[in-house]
Amino acid sequence: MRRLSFEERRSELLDAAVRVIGRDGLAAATTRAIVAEADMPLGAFHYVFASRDDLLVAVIDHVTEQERLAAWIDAGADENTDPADADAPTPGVAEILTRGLDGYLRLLVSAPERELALLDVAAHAMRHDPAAVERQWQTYRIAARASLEYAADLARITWTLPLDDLAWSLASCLDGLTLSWLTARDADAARTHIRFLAAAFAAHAIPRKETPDAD
Amino acid sequence: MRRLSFEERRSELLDAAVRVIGRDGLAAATTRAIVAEADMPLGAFHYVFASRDDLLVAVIDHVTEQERLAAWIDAGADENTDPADADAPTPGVAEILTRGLDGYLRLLVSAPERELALLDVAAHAMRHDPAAVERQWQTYRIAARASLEYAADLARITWTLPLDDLAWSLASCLDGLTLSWLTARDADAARTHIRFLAAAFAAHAIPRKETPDAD
DNA sequence: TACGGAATTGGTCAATCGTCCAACTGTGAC
DNA sequence: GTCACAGTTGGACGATTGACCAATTCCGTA
Repeated sequence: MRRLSFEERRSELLDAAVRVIGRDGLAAATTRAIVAEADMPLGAFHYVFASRDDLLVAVIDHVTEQERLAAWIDAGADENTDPADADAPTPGVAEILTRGLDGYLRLLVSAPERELALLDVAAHAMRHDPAAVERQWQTYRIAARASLEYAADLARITWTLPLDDLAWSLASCLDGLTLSWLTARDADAARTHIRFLAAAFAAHAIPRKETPDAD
Repeated sequence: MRRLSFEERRSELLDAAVRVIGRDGLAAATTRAIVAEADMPLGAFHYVFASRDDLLVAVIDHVTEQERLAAWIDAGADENTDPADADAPTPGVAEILTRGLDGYLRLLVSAPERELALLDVAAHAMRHDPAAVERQWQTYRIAARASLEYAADLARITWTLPLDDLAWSLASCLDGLTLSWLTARDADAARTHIRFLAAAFAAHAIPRKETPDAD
C-alpha cells in the first residue's frame, strides 16, 4: 500500500491522465484507464477528485504550469547565445524569431501527444469550463509577450506596434502552426511558414536608439 | 413510417451528428442522441452506418463539402465589388485581405458551434483516421490558394513568394485565428490580428506588370 | 501503548453505451 | 393479386461507465 499525500496523489493522477489522453484520446481516458496508468486502485480516483469532469478541468491548469512557450524561449535562447556568433553582435530579429519558432517546432515534433492531449482537453473545456480555457490562452499570450521582449533586447530593436497586440498575433500564429503541423505532419512546409512568420513580425521592428549601456 | 433512400437517411444522420457535436460535444454524440436529433428510431443508425466510428470519420468528408473557406471568399468578394468604390479602381491587397478575413471572422462569430464541432471531430480523427484529416486540411490549403489568386487579380498584383507556400501560411493563420477566437472570444483583438495578417501577406506582393487588357 | 482520524482498497450499483436482431411494413415487378 | 425484397422498427443483449461505500490499514498524538 503506497501512502501518498493528497497533493502527490492528485499530481500523479493528473500526469497519468495527460499520458492517457495524449496516447489514446479523451474518450479513452476513463477513470479506470487513468488509475491503471497511475498504478492505483480504482477507489483512489474519487478520493482525490469529486468527479471525472473535475479532473478534466484540473488537467488544463496542470499543464499550464509546465509551460510550452517557456520551453520555446529557452530553445531560442540556447541557439542565440552561440559563442560562434560573436562576430555578429546583433543578429536580425527575424533570425532570432526563426530560431525560436524552430525550437518550438522541434518540441512539437518530438512530443506531439502533448499538444494533441491539450487540444482534446481544451475542446472539452470550451463547453464545460470556458473560463479555464481563457485562463490557459491568457498565459500563452503573456509568454508570447515575454518572448517578443526578449527577442527585441537581443536584436536591439523596438517594436512599432503595441506589444500586447503583437503578442496576441504571435500566440495565434503559434496555435495555427501547431494545428497545421498536427494535421499535415509536414515539417518542411512548417519551416517555410516559420520564415514567413518571422519576416511578418520583423517588419514591425525598428533599430533601437543607442543607449549609454550599449557596447 | 418515413421511407427514405439510403443516401437521404445517411445525409440526415450526418447533419444531425454535426448539430449534436456542435451543441454538446463529441462525447455527447451517442448513437441515441444522433437518431433523436434526426428524429429517427435507433435501429436506423446501424442500417446506414456499420459503427459509430464509421459515422464520425464520415462527418469530416461531409463538412468538407460545405467548405468554410468558400464562404470566406464570397464574403470578401461581396464587399470588394462595392460599386461605391468605382473611384478606387485598384484597392490595396491588404485591404482586400482584411475584408475577406473579416468576413470569415463574422462567419465564425455567427456560428462557432460549427468550428467547435470540426475541432472535436478532427481531434478524434487524428487518432482513428489521420488520412481523412490530412485530406480535410488539404482542401483548406487549396481554397486558401484560390483566395490568394483571387485577391491578386482584384488588386492587380503578383505574389513574390511561391503561391503554395503562401497558401500554406494563410491556411495555418486561419487555423490560429479560429482557435484564438474560440478560446478568447475577443472580436476586437481578432480584428487587430487580422490587420496584422493582411499586412504580412501584402508585404509579399508587387504591382503587376501592365497587360494589354488593362483598363 | 492505545486511540482517533486520515488514507486506502476492492467490490458493487444503476445507468448508459454500441451493437445486433427478429418481426413488421410498404413497394415495385410479374 | 402476390411474391420477393428493401426498408423500417422497438426491444434486448453484454459490456463498460462514473460513482459510491463499508471495511481495512496506517500514522501521528496523547
